[in-house]
Amino acid sequence: MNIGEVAERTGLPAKTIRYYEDIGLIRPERRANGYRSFSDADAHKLGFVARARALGFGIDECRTLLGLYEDEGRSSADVKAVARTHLAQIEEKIAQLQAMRDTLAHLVESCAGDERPDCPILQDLAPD
Amino acid sequence: MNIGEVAERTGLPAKTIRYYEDIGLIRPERRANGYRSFSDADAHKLGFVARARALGFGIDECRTLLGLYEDEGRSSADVKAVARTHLAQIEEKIAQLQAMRDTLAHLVESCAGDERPDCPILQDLAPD
DNA sequence: GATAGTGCTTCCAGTAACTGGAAGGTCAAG
DNA sequence: CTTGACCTTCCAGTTACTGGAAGCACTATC
Repeated sequence: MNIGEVAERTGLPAKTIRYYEDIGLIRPERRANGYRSFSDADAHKLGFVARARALGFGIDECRTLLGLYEDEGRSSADVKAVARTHLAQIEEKIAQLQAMRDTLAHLVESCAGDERPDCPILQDLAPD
Repeated sequence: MNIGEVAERTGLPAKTIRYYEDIGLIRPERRANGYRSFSDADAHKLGFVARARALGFGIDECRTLLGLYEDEGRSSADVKAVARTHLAQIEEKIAQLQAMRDTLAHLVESCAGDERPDCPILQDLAPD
């Protein structure tokens, strides 16, 4: 199938699919006219990557997961290790954002938000 | 003072400070030898930006906040609006990450993590 | 056969906010 | 006078795309 159909099936923009080919995630065939020709397996892999990306995995992690996915002799432990590492990163990111949110929410609440210039938000940002 | 001292005072890397000059956040003087000469006000502004960045504000938001900070005739409402918008973005991001985390945590838990190839994580990522 | 419209191709550039590194000038100390 | 720390500029790389331009391919219609 052509790139447009794969894009529709996977929900990925055609541009993104070309990019994934550029970086070697997939290697679709080419037709005589220069068009990419995607096999079902290619579409399948792209769908896999799309889901992994939606879970926040980076491209390199997707590459690793894809490799494990296609390796019949994999150990689930290897997959789990990748997922667990990623999970830990997400949890750290959440913690950082929550700290920001708490500070910000507090500041927003304490600001009058009127036409006067006095503002605890700016006071907090100002050093010393 | 020189860039090194400002870097130490603000906790910002010298590279970052030069970058902030590049994009017009600050405009330090220059000495005859070409070195940047930072005033206390410059250092103060950089500290302000450092804190705003630590709260997750983007560079453009920092620019806006810096403008409000230096505008004696500002309304706190304007500051509050910037902060509230940013707060909403953070909360959305947190929600996204929490959704990822929940899915991932579930998957990680359900994966045996042994030497066998069967893996619910890969099954979940695989389309259809 | 000409034309229009859609889909495909490549390539270049830009995004956010730095960061690393190279090549080289400046300054204070010994 | 040399060493070492500090400063300068410039170029490239990071992440994962995204937008746009120029141009070929295919299909349908007149």
